Amino acid sequence: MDIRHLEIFLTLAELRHFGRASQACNLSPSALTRTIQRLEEELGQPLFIRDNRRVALSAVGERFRAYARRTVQEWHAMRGTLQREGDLSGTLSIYASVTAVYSLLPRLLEAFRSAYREVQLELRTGVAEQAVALVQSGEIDLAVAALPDRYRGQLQFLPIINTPLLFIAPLQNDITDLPLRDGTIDLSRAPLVVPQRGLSRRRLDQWLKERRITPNISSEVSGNEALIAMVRLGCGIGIVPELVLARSPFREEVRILDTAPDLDPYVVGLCSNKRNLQRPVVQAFWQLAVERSGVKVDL
Amino acid sequence: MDIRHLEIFLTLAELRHFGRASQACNLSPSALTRTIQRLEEELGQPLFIRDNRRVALSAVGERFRAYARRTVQEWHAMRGTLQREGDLSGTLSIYASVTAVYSLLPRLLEAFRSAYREVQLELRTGVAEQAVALVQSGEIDLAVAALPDRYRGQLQFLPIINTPLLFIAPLQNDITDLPLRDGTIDLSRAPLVVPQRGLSRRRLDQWLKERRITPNISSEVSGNEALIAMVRLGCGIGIVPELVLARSPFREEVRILDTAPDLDPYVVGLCSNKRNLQRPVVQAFWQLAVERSGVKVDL
DNA sequence: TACTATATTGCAATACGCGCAACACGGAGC
DNA sequence: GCTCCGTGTTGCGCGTATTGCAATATAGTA
Repeated sequence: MDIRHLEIFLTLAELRHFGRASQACNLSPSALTRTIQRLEEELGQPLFIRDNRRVALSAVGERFRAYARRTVQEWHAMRGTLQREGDLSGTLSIYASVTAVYSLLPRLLEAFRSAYREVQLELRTGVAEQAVALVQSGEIDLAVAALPDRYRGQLQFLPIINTPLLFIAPLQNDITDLPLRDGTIDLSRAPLVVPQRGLSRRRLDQWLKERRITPNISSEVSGNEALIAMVRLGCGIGIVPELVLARSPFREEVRILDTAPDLDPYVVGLCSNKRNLQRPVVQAFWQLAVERSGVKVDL
Repeated sequence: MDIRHLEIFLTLAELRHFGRASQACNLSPSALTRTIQRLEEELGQPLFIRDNRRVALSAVGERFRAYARRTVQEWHAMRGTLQREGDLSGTLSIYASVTAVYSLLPRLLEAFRSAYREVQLELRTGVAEQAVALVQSGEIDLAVAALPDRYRGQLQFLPIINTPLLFIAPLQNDITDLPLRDGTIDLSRAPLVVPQRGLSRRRLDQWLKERRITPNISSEVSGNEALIAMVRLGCGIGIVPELVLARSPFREEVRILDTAPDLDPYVVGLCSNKRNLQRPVVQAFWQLAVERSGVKVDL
């Protein structure tokens, strides 16, 4: 029996709904079903009465719930005590883009640093695409990354800030007369500068696909900063998160298009894997980020 | 965190020795090391101070030990209560040789039956070699089987009875003049009836290998009962656990050799896999067997 | 009767824990 | 001082367990 199983059980006992509980636990419904089945097998008693429509705690389940609550609570209390006692120490490695280091992280890092003086921080910057892979491999503990539309499995995400995806164009006049269709730019004709991959690329691709538009891609770049540079040079219009544009030295040398399609905002957050999140140092940082979510960003 | 981990931790805290603790937990030393490492990682604090020579609990470890003891105890208490409450029910399948059914099992089955009336027992007999495979596949819950010299992984064994491995010979005169060497029968010359496989075969093979003896195998059989029959017919001398011989209708028609090599005794016990042992019905039977180990056998 | 909502199961992919064997490190014996 | 032994740890391949996805089963509902 695992504490995690108890937490899952408690969630289901609370929500009385496999679908919603599985979402709440970041699990697939099948995984949840099976976790409960295993628990019931281990106890030799059904914990829930479920008739495909309603799910209710059995008498045994009710008693087990009391036990589970107590046990989970004690476990967390114990962890807390031990940590405070020995005071957190160790190393915490964080990976982020340059933009993130300047905008999102400063406040968080300061707060963390002052709370846990003993922890040695290791901050790495690099391209955004790497982030998830590095977290997944366990090479680093935390990364600042864009939230994928769906995430499951090893990875855990914590949204921190929402920033809209902006369409930008060069200041020059030559492509100022952008072709319009239905009030927005006609992306089948306007020359586009797009990232090779990444979330904004996927958002764009999906938007285009839904409308069966074949885009006129003038160049593909890697990295938001590179994209801005290309747009500034007049290669075409591009998409970039507001946050990145705000920090760019070229921000005055491109213009934001208001006649552009609406893409879902870009959500930036903390990313870790479940394994590393077990580590108290990592968890401490995560917790801190949770408390400060909606954190003030330095633009 | 898993209850199992706590139990492992407690064992190590008790024994203060990775090697011995790993044996006690039926784990390899490396697995034990890693379990502890994971625990320490999860807590962010070292639990043991270990300097390659001594292993001692750290201050944190000491506190954690108290917590672990309490938690493990509570878990087992909870399981017990829930089961008694709903009273054990379900099916328990047991696999055993015919011999075992007549000798080892009767007492155990009676005791179990009277304690847990609701449980439907399913008893299957068959050849000993099958036992382990069936348990491993989960097709049956428990088997009576010979303890392998080393067991690891999924399987769990509970020794119940020790019975010596006897060398037996036919009554007839023709091979009465067994060739001796160093006071024991010269197995390189005496005709042997051996099982095709199984523990006694491995014991014999190892004994021979250690002494670089090439045996004179006159026939290979499958099943102890078959072996006795073959020996009785005069095919050669054979090895058989005393327990089996005692129950054989031919027991008066073969003779036990005292001028035979000494093989380690044959240990018969209960066998299950860890997964099934989670099931309360199985565990109940197991527990009962533990309490009665050294059980009286009906010969 | 068809349709929707929801839990469960088959199956393939994955991750995780395990054992084995090699290694690291410190003490003991010569 | 060097080797050998005892003991804990690490690298690595393997097997099992757990997961997610898609298909299925089963009510309740229009």
